[in-house]
Amino acid sequence: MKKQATIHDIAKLADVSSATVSRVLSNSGYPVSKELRERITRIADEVNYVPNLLGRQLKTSTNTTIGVIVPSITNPFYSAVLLGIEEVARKNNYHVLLCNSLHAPELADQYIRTIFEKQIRGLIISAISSNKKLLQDYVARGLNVVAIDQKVDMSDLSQVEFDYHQGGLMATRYLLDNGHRRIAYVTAPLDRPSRKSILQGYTDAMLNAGLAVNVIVAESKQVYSGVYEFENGKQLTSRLMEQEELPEAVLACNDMTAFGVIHQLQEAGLRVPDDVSVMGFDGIEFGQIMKPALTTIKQPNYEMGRLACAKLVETMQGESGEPLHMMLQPALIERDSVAGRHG
Amino acid sequence: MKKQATIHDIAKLADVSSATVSRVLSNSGYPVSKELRERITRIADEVNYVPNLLGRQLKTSTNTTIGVIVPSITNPFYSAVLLGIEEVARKNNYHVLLCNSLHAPELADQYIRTIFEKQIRGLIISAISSNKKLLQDYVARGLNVVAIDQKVDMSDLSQVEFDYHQGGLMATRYLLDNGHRRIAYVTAPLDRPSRKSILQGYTDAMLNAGLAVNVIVAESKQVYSGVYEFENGKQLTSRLMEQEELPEAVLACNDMTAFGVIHQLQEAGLRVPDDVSVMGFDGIEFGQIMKPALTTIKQPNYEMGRLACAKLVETMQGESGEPLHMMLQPALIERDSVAGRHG
DNA sequence: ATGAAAGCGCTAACAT
DNA sequence: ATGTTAGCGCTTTCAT
Repeated sequence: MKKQATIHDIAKLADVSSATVSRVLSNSGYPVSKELRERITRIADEVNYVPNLLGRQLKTSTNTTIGVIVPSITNPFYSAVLLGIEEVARKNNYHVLLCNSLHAPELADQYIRTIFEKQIRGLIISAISSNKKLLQDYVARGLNVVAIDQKVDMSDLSQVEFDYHQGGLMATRYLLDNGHRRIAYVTAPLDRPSRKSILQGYTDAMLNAGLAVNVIVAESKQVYSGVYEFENGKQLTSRLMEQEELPEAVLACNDMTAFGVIHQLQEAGLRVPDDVSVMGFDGIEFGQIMKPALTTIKQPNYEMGRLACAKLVETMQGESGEPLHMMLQPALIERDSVAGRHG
Repeated sequence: MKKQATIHDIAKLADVSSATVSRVLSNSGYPVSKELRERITRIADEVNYVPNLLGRQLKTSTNTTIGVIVPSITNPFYSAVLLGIEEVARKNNYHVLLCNSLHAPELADQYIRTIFEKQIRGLIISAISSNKKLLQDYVARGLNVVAIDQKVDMSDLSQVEFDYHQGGLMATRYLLDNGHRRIAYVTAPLDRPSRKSILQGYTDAMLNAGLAVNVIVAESKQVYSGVYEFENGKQLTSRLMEQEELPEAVLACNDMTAFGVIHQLQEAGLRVPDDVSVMGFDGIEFGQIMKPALTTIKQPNYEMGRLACAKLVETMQGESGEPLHMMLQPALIERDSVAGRHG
C-alpha cells in the first residue's frame, strides 16, 4: 500500500508551490493562470490524487458529517426518519454518522461525546436521556443540535416534534365516534415524553366523554431487541384479557405494539375488528400490508427527518441563528382494524 | 462559542510541555510522574478538555470510522444487517458512517470516494455496481473492504455471502415436497448476483423434477421508495394472474415482495395458502406478524452484519491479512403460507 | 498571478 | 521522567 500523493507531491511535479496546487484543487476560486491550472489538474489526475479531508478540516474547522442518534434502526418508524435525514444530508454534501442508542441513556451519552471529539458539529437526536446537562454543555461549546420526536426541555434548541397529545386525542375520539365506550390504552414504559403525551391525549378524550380510563403499562427495561415492541403488544394484551370485561377497542402506543395486540387477540380466537377494534400509532408502511390493515395515527416521520436535517444544515452553514420549533400534526389513517359499533 | 482548550493550553496552565500532556491524556502508557499526571488530569478536567480526534488522526493515520453502504435502510432486511454491524463496531470503539445507495451505482461510487477522502479505511458494502474498478483501485490504496450479501468478483476481498442458490433450491424443493407442481417464481430485476442465484436454484430444482419453469421478472429501474418491493409483488402477481392457468404456488425473491404477492392474491379473492401457496425469501421478522405467517427462507442477516464487521475490525487492526470468504447457509422457516397438497 | 511561511491539534522520535 | 522539535495535509494571510 503506497503512500497517497499530497499537494506537495503534485507541487513538486508541477514545479509550482503547494499553495497554488491547493488553490486549484480545492476549487477555491482564487485566480490561477489557465496554463498552471491545467498542468496541475493533469498531474493530479495522473497521480490519482485524492484530497485528505482530515487536513482540510483541521485547518478550516469545517466538518461535513452530522451525527444521528436514534433509539433503534430496526424500528421502521426510525428508519423512515433516517431515510429523510440521509436524503437531505446527501443533497447538501453532508454525511451521516449513525448511532443506535438502543434505548440506553449511557450509550447515547457516550455517542454524543465521541461525536464531539470527532469534531462533528451537527447532531440530530431522538433523546432518551432526561440528562440534558451533557447536551447543554456541548451546545454551549458549539454543537448544533436538532431534537426530533422527543421533546427536550431546552429553550435554545431547534426541535421538530410531533403533536403526540393531539394524536392521542384524535385516536381516542375516532374510537369514540365509532361507538366504542370501553377503550383501553396499552403502552410501553412511560419513560419518553411522547408516550406520556399520547396517554394524556387518550385520558383527556376519555374523561371528557365521561368514561373511565383503562391503561396498561409495560414493565420497564427489558432488553431491546427487534421484536421487542411486538412482544410487548402480546404481553400487554394477555394482561388485558385477564380483566373482567374485554374492552371494545384497544389503542396502542405504536404500530408495532398494535401488531402484537392483534396477534394475541387472534391467538385467543377473537376477531379484529369484529370482536375487538385495534388502533395503532405511527403510520409505518407495514400497517397497510397487514390483515386487517391497521387503522392508525400517522406521524410524518420521513418529513420529520427531512425538516430536521434541513434545519441543521442551515444552521451549520450559518444561515440561520434562530432556533426552530416545529410541531408536526398527526393525521388519521382509516383502514380496517376498527369497526363501527352502533347499538 | 469559546475556543476549545488544546493540550497546549493545558501545558501552559500546568507549566509542562505539551508532549507530557499528550502522554497523559492519550493514555499512551508512557511513564509520567504521578504528581504531574494528577496535575494534568485535574487541569484538563477544569478546562473541560475534549481531545480533537482530527489532530490525532492526521498525525497517526488511524481512523475509527467505518463506512457501510447498503441499498436501502428502510428494508428491514438491511436494517437487521446494520444492527449487527453497528453492534460489533461499537464494542470495538468503531463508528458507522451510513450510506444509502438507493440501488443507484453512481451514488454508491460517490460514497466510496467520499469515504476514502475522509480517510476512512474500512468499508462494508452490499455492492450494486458491477463496476469493480473503483473498488479495486481503492483497495490497492489501502481501503479494507468486506463485501456482504452480493458477491463481488475480486479475489483478494473478504466476503460474507449467503448461499442464495441453495436457498432457491431449498425453497423450491419444499414446495415440491408439499405436492405443488405449477410453481412460479416472481422476482425483482435480475441486476444483482443474489437474484440470479435464487433463480438458478429455483430453475435447477424445477428442471430436476421434470417441471417447467415459470418466471416473472419486474421491469427494471423504477424509483426505489420504501414500499417498492411490496408494490412490485403486487404488480408481478397481476401479471401472473393474466396467465391461462393459476400456479399452485408462488416463490418470491424476498419477503417484502411476497407480502405484495399475498396482498394481491387476497385482493383477487384467493385464499393463501388454501388456493395458492406463497413462499418468501429473507426471513425478516415481519413475516411472523403477518396473516398468514410467511413461510420463508431465512438468511442470517444480523449474523452477517456481525461477522462482516468483526472481520473488518480484525483486518484494520492488522490482526489478519487473509481475506475471509464465508458462505452463510440458509434455513427454512416453516410457517403458514404454504399448504400441503396431496393428490 | 504566484510563493513563502505559519499553523490547525496532535504524537513521536530524539535529546536531555 | 520531561522537553524540544518536526511534521501529518491542508489552507490562508502576507509578500512579491
